[in-house]
Amino acid sequence: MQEHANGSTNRGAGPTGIPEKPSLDGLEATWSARWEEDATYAFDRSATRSEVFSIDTPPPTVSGSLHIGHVFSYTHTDAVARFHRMQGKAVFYPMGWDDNGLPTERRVQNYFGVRCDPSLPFDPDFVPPSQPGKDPISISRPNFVALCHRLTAEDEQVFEHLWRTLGLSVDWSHTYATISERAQRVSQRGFLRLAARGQVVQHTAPTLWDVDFRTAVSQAELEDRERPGAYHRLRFPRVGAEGSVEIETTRPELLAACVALVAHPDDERYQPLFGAEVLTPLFGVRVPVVAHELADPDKGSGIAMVCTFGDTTDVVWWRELSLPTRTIVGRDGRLLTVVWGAEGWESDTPEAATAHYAELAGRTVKQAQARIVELLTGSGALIGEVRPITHPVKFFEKGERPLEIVSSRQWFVQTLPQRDRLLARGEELRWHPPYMAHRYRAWVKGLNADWNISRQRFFGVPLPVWYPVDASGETEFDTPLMAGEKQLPVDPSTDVPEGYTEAQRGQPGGFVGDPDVMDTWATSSLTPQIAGGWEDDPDLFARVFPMDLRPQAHDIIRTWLFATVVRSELEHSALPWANAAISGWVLDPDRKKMSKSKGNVVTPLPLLEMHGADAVRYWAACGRPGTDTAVDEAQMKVGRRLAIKVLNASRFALGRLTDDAGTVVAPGIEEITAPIDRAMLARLAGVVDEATAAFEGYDYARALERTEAFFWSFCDDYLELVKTRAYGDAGQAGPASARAALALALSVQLRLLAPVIPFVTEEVWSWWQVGSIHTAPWPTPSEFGAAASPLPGGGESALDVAADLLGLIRRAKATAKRSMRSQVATLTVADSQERITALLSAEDDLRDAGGVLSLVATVADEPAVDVVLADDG
RNA sequence: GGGCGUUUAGCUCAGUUGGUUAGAGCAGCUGGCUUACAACCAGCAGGUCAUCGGUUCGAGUCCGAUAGCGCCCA
Repeated sequence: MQEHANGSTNRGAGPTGIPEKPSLDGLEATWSARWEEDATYAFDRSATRSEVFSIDTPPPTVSGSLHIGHVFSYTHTDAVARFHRMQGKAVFYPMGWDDNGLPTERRVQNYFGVRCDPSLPFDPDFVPPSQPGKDPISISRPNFVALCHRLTAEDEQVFEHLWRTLGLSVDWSHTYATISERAQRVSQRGFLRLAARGQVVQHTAPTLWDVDFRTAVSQAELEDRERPGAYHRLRFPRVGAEGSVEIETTRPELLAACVALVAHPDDERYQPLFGAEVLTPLFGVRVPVVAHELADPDKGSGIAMVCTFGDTTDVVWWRELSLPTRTIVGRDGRLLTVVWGAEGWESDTPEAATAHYAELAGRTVKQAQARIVELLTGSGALIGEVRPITHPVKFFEKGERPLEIVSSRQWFVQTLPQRDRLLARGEELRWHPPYMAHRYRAWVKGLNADWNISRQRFFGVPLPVWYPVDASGETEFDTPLMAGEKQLPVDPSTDVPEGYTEAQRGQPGGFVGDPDVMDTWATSSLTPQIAGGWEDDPDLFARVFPMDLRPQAHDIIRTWLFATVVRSELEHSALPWANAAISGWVLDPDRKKMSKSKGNVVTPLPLLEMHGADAVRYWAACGRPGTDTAVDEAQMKVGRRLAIKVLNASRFALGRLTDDAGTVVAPGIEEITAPIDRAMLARLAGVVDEATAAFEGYDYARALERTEAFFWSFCDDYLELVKTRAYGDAGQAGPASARAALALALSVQLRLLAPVIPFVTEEVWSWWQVGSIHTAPWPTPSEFGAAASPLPGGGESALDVAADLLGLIRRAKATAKRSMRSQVATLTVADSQERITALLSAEDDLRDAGGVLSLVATVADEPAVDVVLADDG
């Protein structure tokens, strides 16, 4: 256990005393620098696993836009981290930067006006233009990657400044980046381990493909978008029989890739045709009519054309019905050249097919569609008018054109066989809030493809694989050469597999490197391993893994959370963390989702500068776990008001505790004898219990709410009631009780508030305490001793009764439009024996606070209060 | 089409296992420079708890249906 600051200081300086005019200005700069200097948040790596609270921090995408949503969710995590630190845990709270992958590539392209062309050689003298030019400059991959590193380094500075201003209690010495050498080593090691166990395999398969990025994408990166389309009714003549079959398709441009027609097995209209053949229009290709349950009898004419590949259903039909492959869409989204009459492209009319297809080859699918509609109309195969519809089309979530499905060689992590284990892990994980488990469950149950981790991009972790080239120059993909773990990280485009020399690259009898990089999720799914030092620092790893907490937003449950569970299950047969705290989104002030395109993104730094970090954190901490929350500057102002109140109330309370030398001196808790003081502390002890339970359940918002409500009533009622007594002679019981109670209550409340408003609480703490409040012990009811226990015979709370009466006195004065300082001639109170007893125990305090000249208290069945104000003057 | 969440004061939201008269802040109104705080304080007013039905001695809370809003998946 770490030493707590109350007993031993981690800082030489003693209390600074109470300033004359306390202020919030400059607290962020002062204290963030001090925390850094004192290593206040340093992870104590001598702590054993049970003494550690470890957090798998989401690495923000540094090339993404900085917005208030980051502040929101990271504040939640920080509050929880601070709570556990004060509870005596060694908190492992690293920061990571996600700089790997497409977002960075795109930002670099736009920022510098460049484009990566891997065929170009490295130019050591390349300097990017100061302003991006009109046309992008083509540069080599090493030059491009260098620019990626350069820009992300700048972006990381901006983020770090934001996090420090916000007061995140991160141990910056454990910062990692997803493109760093260590992250690459961990990613590649993870890949090699999977490969050794046969859990990542390479095969040629239909692959979701973005034609603009020219890369494969995974199921998790898909999204549906509503797009206009049109049904085209096409007539297929029968082979060796009279008549024809009419199908409807939204993708007539894929007609040359048609490999079958398919109808539902129960569909009586088409049952006679099963097994028969038809001819594709224009191309004269014989294709069979087949049956499959996925054909929807109610859709179109009830019979569909199967192409390789128009959509994911085509893939299912192609696989389950063992249909041939005729690929016509290339990786650039244009139609490939085809030799009609060659093997696989047999046609009854090869000359006509060649002539027709010549009109299409080289065009984009969109252009090809327009042209083939003209051809089909001309040939009479297109029946009637096309019928426009709107339908969901699959897109890469970052893409601009519909995905195509191409057949390509890729590496797949085998997730489908693990489905049951992954579901069980989802049940084992503690979700906050619990209903978020549904998202995970639904996703795992709906998995229909293994996880494709190959990406045909440049700025990413290379696959640590080469392939032999045989004597005739053919690449032998089936016998990959895996890197050795000791070599890692490797770049197969510059490093050489064991037993080969660089001169053999690309030569017959030599080798070639796998040109692909890994999906970014293949790296980010290992953040617990990267941050925790898996294999590189086994001592650290044993102290932090599996981690306690994964905090993240709900939109990436299917990607980041899922992928991390997969990797941990396959590598460690364990959950990567015990708890997942899922935060909501930040909406713009009109409760609309923020997005760059809408131009409603709220940037955090101006808000932090205007309202102060504590105020912005307060707004964030008011957002319930998992609940979407609107940016609300009014709420930040409330937070700022709370912070100012903490300053003033603390100055006031401590002002009653200073000796002649200005040092704060509080009597011990055994001096707390006044019933009203004990009543206040009894309530505060209850708040401590509630706040502790709330934080233990990751509900920082409830903890704050309870603490804040107590604090305001403490200021409004208790402080007012005791302020006169507390000024009294220190040697007397009454004043001593008030002072001891004030000191304890203030100390406890500051500590309860510290996780949410760390700057102002640290500031006040420094006036009278030694060490940082953030390493002080979290309050417990036991530190109240007997002071929070009710006095013998005390049922009704003296504080409640006095506060009720003070409220009535204030109301009477306000109604009479009198100053709150005006006096009450007579206060007449009739109430139960209990409440009268409680009242009398606090009589002097109430008289002082309310300006009551005469109090008449009687026991009665019917409660009644009469306030007679004194005459003006 | 399936699933999840949500609907409480003009606004933003609390309301725990069902239990007195449904709370808070903001905004509004009325006062007050009270020896901590005017970037403040005190007081006042403001609600058919989305709608309908059910369980119960008792429902904002539990159950069912409907509607609106949001999100996820197909």
